[in-house]
Amino acid sequence: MKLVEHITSVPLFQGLPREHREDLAMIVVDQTLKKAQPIFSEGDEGNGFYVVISGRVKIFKLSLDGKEQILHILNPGEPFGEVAVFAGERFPAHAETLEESRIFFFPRLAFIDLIRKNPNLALNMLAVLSRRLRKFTAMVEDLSLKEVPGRLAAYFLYWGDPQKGKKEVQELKLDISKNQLASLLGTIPETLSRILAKMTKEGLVKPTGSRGIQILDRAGLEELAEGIRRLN
Amino acid sequence: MKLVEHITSVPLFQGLPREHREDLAMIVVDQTLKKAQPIFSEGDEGNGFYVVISGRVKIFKLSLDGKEQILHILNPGEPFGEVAVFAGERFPAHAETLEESRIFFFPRLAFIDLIRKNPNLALNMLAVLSRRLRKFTAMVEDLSLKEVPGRLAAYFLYWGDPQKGKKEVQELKLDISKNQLASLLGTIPETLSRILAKMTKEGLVKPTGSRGIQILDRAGLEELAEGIRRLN
DNA sequence: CGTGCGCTTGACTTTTTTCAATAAAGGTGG
DNA sequence: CCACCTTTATTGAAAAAAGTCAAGCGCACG
Repeated sequence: MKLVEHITSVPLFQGLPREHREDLAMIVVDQTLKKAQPIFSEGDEGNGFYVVISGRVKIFKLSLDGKEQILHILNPGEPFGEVAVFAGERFPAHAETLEESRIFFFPRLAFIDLIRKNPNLALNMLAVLSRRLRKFTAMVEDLSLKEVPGRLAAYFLYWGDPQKGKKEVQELKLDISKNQLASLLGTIPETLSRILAKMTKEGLVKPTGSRGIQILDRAGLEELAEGIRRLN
Repeated sequence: MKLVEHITSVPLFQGLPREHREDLAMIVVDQTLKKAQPIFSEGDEGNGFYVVISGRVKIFKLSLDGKEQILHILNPGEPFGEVAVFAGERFPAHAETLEESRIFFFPRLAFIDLIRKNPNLALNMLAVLSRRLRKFTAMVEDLSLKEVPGRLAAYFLYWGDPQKGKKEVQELKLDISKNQLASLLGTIPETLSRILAKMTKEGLVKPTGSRGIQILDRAGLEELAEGIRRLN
């Protein structure tokens, strides 16, 4: 598969004329990283931004005593590190691969040039940032308004298929370790483990296999997420 | 003062040619609201975005039992509600004036049109969103990695003048009520009150007048914000 | 001059974290 | 394929942090 084709498949670049996609292909830096490799660190100068082509990447903050808070987990097609490009500052967090991953890097200046030439690219980028902002809004809300069981319930509901009939038992596969999930929810593995045990005891969910979770009582989870119900 | 002049003074619109600023003046809706008036509610359709011209506006989330988490407090010159414009969705939070305020509203379609014509406007907007994202990053970090004393210390340090010599006693005026500050820090007034009392007892700060705070020990606050020190 | 709101304080409860020990799972090299 | 070792997950008991409930103060504003 050629560079241009990969670029074409990135949502951020949807609707760009061929010519501009080829421009992008000219400036891109293609790199493949093993599992758990750092991509950049908080405070590094942001001379460009990245797009995940394959694999997975986590963006996270580190506290002084080494506790980490995961801000995002990025899947193929998603860009990261753009904030530094437009705010003209340094990266506000760390980035690291979760598994072997292929990453495209786009240098700042060349990219800004391209934006000037192509308003659609600008609008796409604005949409990406807006959606991310929206996700953060929800995250801040969760962190400060809900306790951990509510956040976990919200997480399950978010990843579960909302299509599936209310009643159906539904299975979902966590694509991250429980440690990472804890960090994503702003808590620690022990707390997560306890709460998951409680949810199981109350028949809301059922762990299956190594990373599987069956959602047994969607309505119950919704009550938890909204703070109506509480765990015993 | 004419509309165009107000528009010119908004950082988001810096560097726009006169012609485009006049276009903006053509589409703007100018409104003045009393204190504590709602501007929009979570879930409303986002048919445009706003800029604060004078006064102050808070953006906040509400939990079911009425507890509020303030996401931002916006001062004159700052835009809000843009996320809905570009993500093409509904407003993710509530907006309300904190005091009598003058607000400009820019309708979505006309604005998007203008962006297409003017890459600088797009880049400005990208910078605004990026900075906001960065602020949220810090907020999420604070909420999940620091306990309340750390967040409060960080707040004081942020608003205090970093120029002022390390040693100098420095006074700062809170421009929001303590209730609101609590909400901004993701906690409740009682907790804030207790922590402020502890900080005072330990000689880190000293309350003066109704909303004044003297910073007595900047280094001490920094240790708190970084989680090195703790309150007794 | 009273009512109400913002703020503070105390006693108590709940939630979460910490520390420590153990169990289970996963990957690696023999 | 198995033994071994590291990482990941679970559980208990105790401590700490934050939240709830309730009472009371003081100041602003009608």
